[in-house]
Amino acid sequence: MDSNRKLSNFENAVYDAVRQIPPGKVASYGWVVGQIARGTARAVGTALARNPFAPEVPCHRVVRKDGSLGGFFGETAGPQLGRKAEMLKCEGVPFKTPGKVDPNAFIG
DNA sequence: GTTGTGACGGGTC
DNA sequence: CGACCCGCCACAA
Repeated sequence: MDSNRKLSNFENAVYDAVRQIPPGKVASYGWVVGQIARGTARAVGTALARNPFAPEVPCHRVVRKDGSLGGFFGETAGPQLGRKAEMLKCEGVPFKTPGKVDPNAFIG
């Protein structure tokens, strides 16, 4: 735990909240903000983009409110996005359209 | 201490 | 629907 502690309290809170997301479901950045009740979706994105706890922290289960995947490992577009979609699909996340998850898969 | 950027969100056109 | 603008917080240089 104290191996690489260059992270701030905010980052730690984000990883902790994302880690609570159950498989087959997805949460929006705003949902995470509601769990930690700190910062904004923009800050959560910044934190997950540096997610050093992957894949321990299911950052791929965090998607945009629009249902779009958002990004993956700092890449807002590219083959990694397709990888993210495959993982979610494999976990049982319903997709409304390719590249977009069903709103029913959202928590909250 | 200041500036710029970013895996967002909501509102408006 | 899509495209555009503004506002939000956190982090790195």
